[in-house]
Order: sequence, then structure tokens, then C-alpha cells
Amino acid sequence: MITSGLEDYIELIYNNISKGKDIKAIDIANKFNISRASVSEALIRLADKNLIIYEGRKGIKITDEGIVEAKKIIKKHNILTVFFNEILGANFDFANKNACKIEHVIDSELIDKINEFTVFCKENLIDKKFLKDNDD
Amino acid sequence: MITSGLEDYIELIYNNISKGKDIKAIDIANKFNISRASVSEALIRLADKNLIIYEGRKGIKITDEGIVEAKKIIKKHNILTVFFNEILGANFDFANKNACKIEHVIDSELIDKINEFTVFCKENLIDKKFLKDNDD
DNA sequence: ATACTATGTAAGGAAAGCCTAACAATGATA
DNA sequence: TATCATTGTTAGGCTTTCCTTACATAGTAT
Repeated sequence: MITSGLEDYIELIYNNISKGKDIKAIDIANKFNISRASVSEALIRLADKNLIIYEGRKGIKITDEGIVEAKKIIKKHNILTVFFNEILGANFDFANKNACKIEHVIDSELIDKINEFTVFCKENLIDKKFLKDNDD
Repeated sequence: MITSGLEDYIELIYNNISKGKDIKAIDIANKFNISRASVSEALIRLADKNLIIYEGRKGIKITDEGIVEAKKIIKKHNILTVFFNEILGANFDFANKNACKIEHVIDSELIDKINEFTVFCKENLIDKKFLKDNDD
């Protein structure tokens, strides 16, 4: 098991690497507003858990295991964001912010149900527009 | 701000007191599977924050402030449980278990939206039964 | 009353996750 | 090349939340 802090970091690492951008410790520090020292420790913990390969200045690489972890979290993140934003009508940033927290505690099976339900709603509630205050 | 552990404890305390049952430190220890010593510390922290009045063996009382806190959490808990169970069709225990975790991180405004949406679904989706595998 | 059981507290410790300050090493630039 | 800025590491600390062990007190029952 991985803590929610580490989940955030591996998620960010994967998101960058999968886009071909390389990511440095300092980027993580900036993104989450924590010190470089804390990131240094966190990266060591992630490497201990075989989710990344970390060799300081040589850069951060993600392992296959790390990719699997990251994808799980990103899947949760995306499904929650879409549900909050497109179905509940919450504004995008707010939906995203809540997804960022819930993704660390919600079970996968429930996420699947939310996803199925989102699809269902899109097919069945087109006419009955639930919320109108969706500002994006 | 209060941590999710403390939120769990104040929630349990309120749930008991509001039913006229008194609650002891050991009940909390048993419920959450933590040591009596840890509960002892947690109750001191709750008292420091003016959410309870704690005088050891004399019992645990909840303050007005504590009641407000507890009700916020219980509201989130109930809305989430109903949504997961009655709308998504998750079984009750599973719905409850997830609500227990999400209640500590979700924003109130999003909870309100989920609640409105739950009401809306109950009024509009009666015919279109979304999920059938709801086992309770 | 004595002894047993239940409950709460105190002391000491561990891990996670954060911090600052000081230092080291790399890279860019004058 | 010498200097300065960027980035990463180390050391030492702090808080929270949990633990175990040992002890203290209260309540129950013989």
C-alpha cells in the first residue's frame, strides 16, 4: 500500500513521462508546494517500493509497476472529475480538486459503478438537464 | 481543522450520545481497533479543540461545537451512503465503507450537489432502473 | 474486605511526512 | 575559467498518530 502523498507524486511523474516530458524533483516540489528535501525523501520511498528508478540528477524513470499504480489513480481521477463536472454540474476546477482527494480513498469497484452510471446518465438525461449552473 | 481520525471519533461519540447511550474510551478503541492509549490521547486532542469535555472515567460529553462538527460529517456520510447504495446500486456495507473514507475529504458544496442529484434521480429514473444487482 | 477484571493513564518508541539550514555538485554565463 | 544560480542531499527537528508495557484506579463478585 502507498500513501496518498506518494500517489500524488507517482501520478504527476507518470503524467509527465507519458507525454514525453521529463520531470525533476524540483517540479514535484513546486507542484505540491513542498520542500526539495521532502521530495528527495519521497522519491527514495517510491524507489524503495519499486515504482520509480531514481538516480538523483540523472532523472526519474517510472517502472512497469509504477505505471500500473499511476494508471489506477489517474483512472479514478478522470472518472470522478467527469462525473462531478459533467453530471453533477460542478465547475471543472472544483470537480478536479475534489477528485484529487477522493481518488486516494475510493474503491475501484465503486469507481466502475460511477463510470457506468455516468455513461447511463449521458444517454438518458440529455433532455432533462439536471443542473444549469455548470460554468464551463 | 480536524484530522480524519478525530472526525471518526467525534462522529461515533455524537452518534451514541444522540441516542442516549453513553460512550467510553474503550468503545472507541474497540470500534476502530486502536489501543486504549491511543484513544486516551485522541480524546485529549478533541478536548483541546473544544469538541468534547473529557474527564476520564467520568465520561465523555460533547460540546455544541462538537455537535456541529459531528453533524457535518454525518450529513456527508449519509448522503454518500444513500447515493452509492440507492442510486449506484452498491451494496449497503460497501457503500457505507466508502462513505466512511470519502466523508473526510469531500467538500460540502459537492455533497449538496450529490444530494440534489440523488433526489432528482429518484424522481426521474424510477422507470429506468439503472442497476439491478443491488442486494439489499 | 479481598481479589479479579475492566478501564484509563503514563512513558517511551516508531514511522510518515513535513520543515529549515547548510552543503555539494552541476550547468550556464560573463 | 571563474562565478553564480539551480538542483539535489544531509542532518537535525517537529507533529501526528499509532504502538507496547507497566501502572493506577474503579467496580464487581466472592
